Amino acid sequence: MTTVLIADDQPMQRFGFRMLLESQDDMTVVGEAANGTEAVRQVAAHHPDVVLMDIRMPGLDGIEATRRIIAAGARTRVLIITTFDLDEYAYDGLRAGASGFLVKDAQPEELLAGVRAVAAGDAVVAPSLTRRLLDTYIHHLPPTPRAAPAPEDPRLTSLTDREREILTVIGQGWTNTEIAERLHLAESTVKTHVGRVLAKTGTRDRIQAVILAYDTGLVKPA
Amino acid sequence: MTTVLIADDQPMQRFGFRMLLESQDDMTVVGEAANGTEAVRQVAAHHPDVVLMDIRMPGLDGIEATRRIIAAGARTRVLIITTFDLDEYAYDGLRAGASGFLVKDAQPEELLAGVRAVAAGDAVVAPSLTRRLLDTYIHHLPPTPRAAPAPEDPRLTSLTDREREILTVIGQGWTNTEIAERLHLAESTVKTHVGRVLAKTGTRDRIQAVILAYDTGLVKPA
DNA sequence: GGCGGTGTCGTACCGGGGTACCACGCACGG
DNA sequence: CCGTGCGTGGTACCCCGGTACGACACCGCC
Repeated sequence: MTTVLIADDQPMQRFGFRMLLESQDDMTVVGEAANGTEAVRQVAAHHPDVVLMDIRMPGLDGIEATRRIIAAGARTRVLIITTFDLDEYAYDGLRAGASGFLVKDAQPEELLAGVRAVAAGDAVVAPSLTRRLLDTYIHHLPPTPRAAPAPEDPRLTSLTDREREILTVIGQGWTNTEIAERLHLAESTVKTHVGRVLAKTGTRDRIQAVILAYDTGLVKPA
Repeated sequence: MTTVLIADDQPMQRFGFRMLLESQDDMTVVGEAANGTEAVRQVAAHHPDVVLMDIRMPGLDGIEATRRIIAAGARTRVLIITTFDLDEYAYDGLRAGASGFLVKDAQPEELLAGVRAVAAGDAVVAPSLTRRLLDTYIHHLPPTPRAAPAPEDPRLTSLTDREREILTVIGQGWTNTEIAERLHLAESTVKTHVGRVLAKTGTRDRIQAVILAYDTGLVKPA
């Protein structure tokens, strides 16, 4: 039987978690806390297997509570649950010793799987954060023998010279009107070119085209 | 509709994956490959959204195939699936550019959720590996950007934390609607934030903001 | 207590961006 | 000589982005 403590400042949120967890016959909720201080106290009292920990709570927040729980050396695993998948405290939560990080809009099954995973000593991270985690850290690791200077990005090969020129100025932030003026074209012509560039590169709008221009090196940061 | 390519040297394994994926009405299998070379070729031919990539295959293995697919610059995401959750090649796979790493004994639902996550641009890592990943790396990593030891660009100093967050996602090409959804805000709120970011940074539209995000290093090229 | 900063949400308006569809001239190669 | 790709141009339409107003709640600080 996996024992769980719920730490969240919203009563309805706690209720929802409790209902979900209690519906499983291998889990039981041994306590609730509405702030970090209370969470730390409850962990010391009940030694749950897992704490569902919200980040934003009045007083002591979830991060600091996690840090104290881990520092206390308990066997308790902390699974951070937050509404904000871009919360920059996510890293801090994991560094504080949390075993996982999930967002509240996850499917109930995902949450349950997450609880079971951390209870078993594994760790879980929401896909949206995993992506950033990998992007941020993986590449700092030992040399990736990435060969080949790559002469031209394949996403650009289908473009004609004119279209590549258009993409370049799009990447420099020019509006259609500016492109028309500076390249001595009609605005309708510019629109035609831009439309074809977007179609060929598979980008949905000029914003994505700007990003593509930077990512492919067609335009370089100042 | 998410298009998937299956790369595995075991025919029965491919069959199982195909049955599972085809049972979903938002997925379709566009090809199969029994080795790395074939996988690279099939990706070039079909440009699938996702490749289910086994590591151990005769000839070109899954890691090297992943490296080549990513190096080719395709939009295709690679999701590595292996029997061995302790396979030390896992890191190499992620470093090679894979968007995820799952083990074959995962529940079918987990696999499907993983495919959908990577198709959406997110990333997934099996809980058993996530634990090792965090243990290995998180604790000795550079501080979060929020700590910002790096001298901040003066054009960004006037921004609040929230506004800087908004600028970051603008730089990643998100539309106002997407920002609202993923950050759980009303679109009107997003517009307010965006408007203030543009005013404070002196940029005329989000295009210029994207460029600023790249130029200041707030967003880095892929 | 009051006051400013921040974050949130709303309505209304307008212009530019993007698409769809079509058209014409030119250069090139089968 | 005619098809095809490319560059150029036009019209009509719709939607998103950006602005201009508001409004309210929370919080820290004077």
